Amino acid sequence: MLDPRLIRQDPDHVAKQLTRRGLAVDVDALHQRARQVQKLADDRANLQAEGKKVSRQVGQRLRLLKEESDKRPVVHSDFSEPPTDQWPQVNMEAREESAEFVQLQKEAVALEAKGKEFKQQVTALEEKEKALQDQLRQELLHLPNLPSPQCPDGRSEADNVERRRWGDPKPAAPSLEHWQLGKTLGLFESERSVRVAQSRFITLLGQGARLERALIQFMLDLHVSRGYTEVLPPALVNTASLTGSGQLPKFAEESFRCADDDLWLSPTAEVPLTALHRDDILAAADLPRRYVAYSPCFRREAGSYGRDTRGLIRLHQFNKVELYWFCHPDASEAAHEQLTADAEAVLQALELPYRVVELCTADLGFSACRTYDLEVWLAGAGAYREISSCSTCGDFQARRSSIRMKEGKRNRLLHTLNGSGLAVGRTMAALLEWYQQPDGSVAIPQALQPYMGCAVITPPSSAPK
RNA sequence: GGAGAGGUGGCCGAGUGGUCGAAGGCGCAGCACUGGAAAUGCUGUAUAGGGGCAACUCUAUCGAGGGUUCGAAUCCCUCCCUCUCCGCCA
Repeated sequence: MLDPRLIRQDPDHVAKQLTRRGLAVDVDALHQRARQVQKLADDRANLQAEGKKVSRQVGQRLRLLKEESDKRPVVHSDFSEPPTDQWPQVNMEAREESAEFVQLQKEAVALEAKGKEFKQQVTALEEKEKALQDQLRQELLHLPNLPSPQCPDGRSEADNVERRRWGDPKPAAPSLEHWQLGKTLGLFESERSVRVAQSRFITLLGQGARLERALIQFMLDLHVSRGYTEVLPPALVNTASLTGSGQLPKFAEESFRCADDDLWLSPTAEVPLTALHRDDILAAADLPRRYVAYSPCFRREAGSYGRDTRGLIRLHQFNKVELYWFCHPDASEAAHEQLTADAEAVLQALELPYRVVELCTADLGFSACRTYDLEVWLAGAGAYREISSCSTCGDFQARRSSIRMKEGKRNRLLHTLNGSGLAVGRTMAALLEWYQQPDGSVAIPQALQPYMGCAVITPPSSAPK
């Protein structure tokens, strides 16, 4: 979420930055509304201060009345009703005993009436304020993050900028695609998975299932050895968590929702990891906090009909190992480079060629202010394909989720960063295509062999029984 | 799922209608004492928003949301969560 104060104080900057993203937003209306909300809040607070004084005066009068009545002896019984049923502690029988008593009584009644007036005025203002405040908040929740100054300008993904390459991309010798290899090697079941669930779901079998598990464990071990704390988060998350990381309210149609509960299938571990520290105030000495989480991810992939229908590239459910940083605002730029390097380390260890592409303003995700995509070389398809997206979100998610750090006496929103390290299914696809051999088998890169328990995957027919 | 108990500041824990944002303790920070430390004493120690150069000040917040009242941590309603017992279950 953008800072309401920024919108109040520098609407031109906000408008300019949103324009870089290719968005036409009526920032002026937002600006007006934000100022109006503030004005209402100020007026209301002043009125409340007055009302509070009156209430205290009522209390004071009642206390005096009680003291006065306690002093007086009861001279006669008078069963007339007290002015309000709030006064039972006052001995009404004594009220005719003194002029001060009568005077105090009058004052108390008058003050009560005055307080009632304040209350009505405050209530009226509060209603207006709340309505406007809610409206403003909803509008802000729909606005994406502002791009970083370093983020290259662009009008479409064609304007993304390649930053560097690693390895030597070359077509595979037999240039089968991973889904063909998967079929001949018996690694997964596409057609039968439709029976089980739907299209875009996959069932891994035998060596395929083993390879997926090996990759997950390999990635986790690698990142833990580089200083990350391993997390296994819930796969279901609530609405507040999805709102906190930016998936809601705008992208509801992208997630699977549970009908009977306030729960959704998490589209990425970024969601539960952000939510892990929602409303927390972390000690500066604890930063950066770096987490690595394996989680299954669920996405509806709405609007992608017909694209990537075969194999492991685009599924409703896939596995991902996610990297996540909570860090000091001044350190987030360096953190972004480090996080990206950590994701790259997986591809380097597996010796898979890739390139790093920086997304332009038009292609930036909702919560991000700057993003590097890692694109792995798919040797069978002969193309680079996104396998990781490493983003810095500035304080955007921290503000939505209220995650702060202590800086001296003050609290300050911290910065969050996330990146895949890596998408496991796509890693398997790249690996199968890159390491396929003329005899139909697939070699296992050295780093993975201890996890896989073998050096090569062979077709079932030629495998020893 | 059924029955009961309970949610107060970093933690423990008082507080059942009137200067209560909240006693006391612990913890933490600063100062004093000390050769240094322990112990001790003093002072300070929530969050958000607004105003002020600042000292400071105003408003809101005692699980959340409503209600009663001039005034609610305290009374009423709804919801959420935690704990104990029973049932079920991996």
